[in-house]
Amino acid sequence: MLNQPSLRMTRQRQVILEELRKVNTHPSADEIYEMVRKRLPRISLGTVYRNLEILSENGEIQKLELGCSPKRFDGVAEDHYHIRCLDCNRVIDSPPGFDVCVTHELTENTDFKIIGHKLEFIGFCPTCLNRPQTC
Amino acid sequence: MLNQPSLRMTRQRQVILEELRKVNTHPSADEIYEMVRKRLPRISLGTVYRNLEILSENGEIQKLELGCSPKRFDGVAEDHYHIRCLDCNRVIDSPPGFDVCVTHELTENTDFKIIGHKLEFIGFCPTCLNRPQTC
DNA sequence: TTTGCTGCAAATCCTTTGCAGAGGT
DNA sequence: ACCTCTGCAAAGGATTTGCAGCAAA
Repeated sequence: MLNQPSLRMTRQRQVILEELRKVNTHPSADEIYEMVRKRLPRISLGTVYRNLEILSENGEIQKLELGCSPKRFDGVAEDHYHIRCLDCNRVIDSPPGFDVCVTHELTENTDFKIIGHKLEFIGFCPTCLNRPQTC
Repeated sequence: MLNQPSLRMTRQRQVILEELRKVNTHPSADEIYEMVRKRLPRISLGTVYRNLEILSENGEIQKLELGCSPKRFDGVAEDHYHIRCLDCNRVIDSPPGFDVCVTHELTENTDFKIIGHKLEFIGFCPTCLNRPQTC
């Protein structure tokens, strides 16, 4: 879509990528900032945002389009589905071995050119399920 | 989930609901504010946000959990899918008559209690498809 | 009359951006 | 050397909230 500018693998970009790929918690930009700061104490939050944007534009990582804020990031670039807890917002990868068949035949019934879909499962995580109700 | 407080159908709440149900454009809070303001010139944006929240909590409308900001609202409370244009962010209801089968067998492979899913198709709307490229 | 609701404005949260200097290639 | 990238800080967009008065029930 865009002309690719020549990118540089700076220390900051490298560490952000490494730290994000260490975890499977789908952290927010701010959480990634805290993780990276342990190795690069002088990095700024703006730099983290800028690099997450660039890395996801280049397909190294994913910016998750979930219905919650702040946005979350995934070090696994390959498309896969997620399950989000409605209570604590924890996000996990959906396990393999279940069927999702979303037909794209849809294209014939609309003027839109469909290029994909976003699917997110919602529910409650074990922790929130077992916690006694607060009210 | 919560104890339901006794709600009042104020003029503001009524008009917000009416205006939202007139359209199928899935407007944002700010767009709804502009629509409602023609009938209630002194209404505030805060009131619009508060009422949209209350109405969606009570199942009168839907707050759409799409991967775009600002959030959009739907006067149709029944669950249905949407198609969003990646370019202009226009959102339309997905037409009936196509197959989506998302099995919830998923529950057996995870500790989460799955209660539903969010599915959004993405693509390009006719207007954006036909517009000459800007670059 | 009760108490949920409103308008207003300030605050908050998340994210982006302008700038001058640093650092990859 | 070139030019992208950085830290800093300020700006920006979207949404929430405190408060004193208003108005449904």
